[in-house]
Amino acid sequence: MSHVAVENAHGLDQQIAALDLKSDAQGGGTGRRYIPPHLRNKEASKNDSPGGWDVGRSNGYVNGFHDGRDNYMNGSNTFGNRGPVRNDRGGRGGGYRGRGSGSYVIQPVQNTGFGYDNKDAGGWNSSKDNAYNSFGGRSDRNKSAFYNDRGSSRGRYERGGFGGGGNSRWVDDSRDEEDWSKPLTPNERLEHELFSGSNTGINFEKYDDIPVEATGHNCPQHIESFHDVDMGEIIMGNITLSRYSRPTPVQKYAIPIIKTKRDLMACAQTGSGKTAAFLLPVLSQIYTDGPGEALQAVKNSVQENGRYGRRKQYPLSLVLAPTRELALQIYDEARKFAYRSRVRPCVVYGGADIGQQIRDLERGCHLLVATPGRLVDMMERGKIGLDYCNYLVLDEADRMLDMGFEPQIRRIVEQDTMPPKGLRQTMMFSATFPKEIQILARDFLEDYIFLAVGRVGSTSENITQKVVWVEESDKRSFLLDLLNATVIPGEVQDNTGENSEKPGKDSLTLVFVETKKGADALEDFLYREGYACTSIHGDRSQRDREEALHQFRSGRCPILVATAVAARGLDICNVKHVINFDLPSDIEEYVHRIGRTGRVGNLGLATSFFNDKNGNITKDLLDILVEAKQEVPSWLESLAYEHQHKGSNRGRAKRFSGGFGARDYRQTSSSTTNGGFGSRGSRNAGGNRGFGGAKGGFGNFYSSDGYGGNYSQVDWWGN
DNA sequence: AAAAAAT
Repeated sequence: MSHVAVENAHGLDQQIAALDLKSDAQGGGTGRRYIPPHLRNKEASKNDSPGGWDVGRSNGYVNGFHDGRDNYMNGSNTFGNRGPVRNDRGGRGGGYRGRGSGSYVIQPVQNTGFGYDNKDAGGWNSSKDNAYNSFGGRSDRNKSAFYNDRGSSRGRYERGGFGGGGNSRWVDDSRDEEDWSKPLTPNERLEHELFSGSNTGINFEKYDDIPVEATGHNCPQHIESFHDVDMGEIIMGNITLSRYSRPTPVQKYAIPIIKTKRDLMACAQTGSGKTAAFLLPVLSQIYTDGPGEALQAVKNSVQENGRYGRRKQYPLSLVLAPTRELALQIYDEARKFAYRSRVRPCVVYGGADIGQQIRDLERGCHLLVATPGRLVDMMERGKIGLDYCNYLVLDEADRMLDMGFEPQIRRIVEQDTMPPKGLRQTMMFSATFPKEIQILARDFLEDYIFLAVGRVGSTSENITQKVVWVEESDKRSFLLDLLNATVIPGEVQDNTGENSEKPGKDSLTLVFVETKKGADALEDFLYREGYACTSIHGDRSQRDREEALHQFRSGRCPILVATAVAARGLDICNVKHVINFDLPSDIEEYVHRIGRTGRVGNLGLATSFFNDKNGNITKDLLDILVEAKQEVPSWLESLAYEHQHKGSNRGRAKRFSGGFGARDYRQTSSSTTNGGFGSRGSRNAGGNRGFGGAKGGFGNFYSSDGYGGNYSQVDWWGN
């Protein structure tokens, strides 16, 4: 790197000069001026006047997305005046459904006016660089303060030659300026935007019953309160603003593990509070340690490539997620916990305009949430360097492997510039722990702690599970009956809207179907029947997917017809009823689906339509019902018995009839570096279904790998 | 006989 600068010293000099010029111009003729930290927010608010770029961007964000759907939609002819709100009809196959024009844009406002953004707005940045030159010892002091973890000054580049008057005021204050652990000035508007939403924190007494087991050597003690571990001023403030009162089980264990810089393999479902379980300690650590070498790397990138040239960002932390919506959801959480910090979270995923995402990255990116494909794309375009990424999180790891992301994940983690395991800290989350995940854990994790959190969804007695026999041809009319008649146990039916029979906005119903075509067809049907409904599946445009989700969340469309895309990870509160219009063929999928209800300690109802097409799930479904102490229809019991003794020899039989693969399991576990699940393995080997007895027990952690060895080679469809 | 994910 540095030799580039030397060779190109002249050009660089010019670029720096150009930078200064530009800054002066932007400063409105005020010249180079240092703005002390405590005044910067005011400075930013001044710029907030209508027409200022800051407000412009914010509005772009608000109106085009998240919170501003109201404005956007009211201004749109597509919606509004005709009864139930819905997306298009008509334009089937036309791709884009619903809205008229404009590309879909993500424009976060996080940290506007701070940190890297100041570079664009303030115009004092280059004099700061000069200060580095003028006060030689300065950079070394910085180094000791921030470069503590990965000590070497690898990749840093020393500039010399074009010094120039430093600014002693800047130097005096710069300690504050660079101290990432101190909260920045509050921003009321942003605070409201981030925290006014519903409380997604799960703080419910019932969750105390969920068993957690941590294994691995030197496992730190779990905490009982957020105050038991020092996460710093910023994090504690944001925990309060988020109205989190006490940690969930997975948080109690994961937070101290991550804070003590250990690698982690956690088996936990979404809905257990696991996003915060890794975001809180990771962000807290970043606030403590500061940007380290990444800061200089980004500066170098700017200088080497010019003010308007390529600017590569070096995130300190990366979170990979399987679906776009989940990535977005994690990003939204990250923005909360990054409030008043210098950390700027970004999100990249497919289906959205990449140019916008690149521009957003260029405003600074310290924590990146991504789906694998788009991230690889960004890396190949030179927009993202993982050289300084000291925290890696793989969320829903089993799901990512199911979706065939393994090559991309290995490309990101192993075949690029990311620090190797041991140097970086790696956290993997997965609902199950099949062999593929064990191998990934062995490859990506160093001396890790294994955390098993009891299932929150299915075995929670919060959810009443019903299975009803419905022939294919009767499904639609049965669904209508259900929608009209459903009374959630323990809940007062909220009757809003003109038709009092239909569920109100606080009572959301999620209807799962197996195919995308089926989702469209059912949505059409419900619409014709007069229901406010929408749908989400992989053939809809990204914008439509997010809009459908928003309409559902907000209660504008209290019925959402969905495929598997919505089964996992999505945290939608107020889902009172999950209906499996089509049962999935995989029990894990079932568990995930019904886990969309009964969240945050609420009561939930899950109704599944069962007929002779669902033979493959009979046995597993029965087990789940028994485990969760649910009523089991007698016909299901006898069917399960029949199915077990049918001795069919189809693909599934191959996959599932081999008995519990204790041998496979032990083999893999013993070859895994300190997996720490030895005892679990043997318990499973002996007891087949694992920890059956415990309330909310560990049930099926190993079920999907436990049978036979063909797990990922041949799937149920023979692909 | 499928869904999801970069284009």
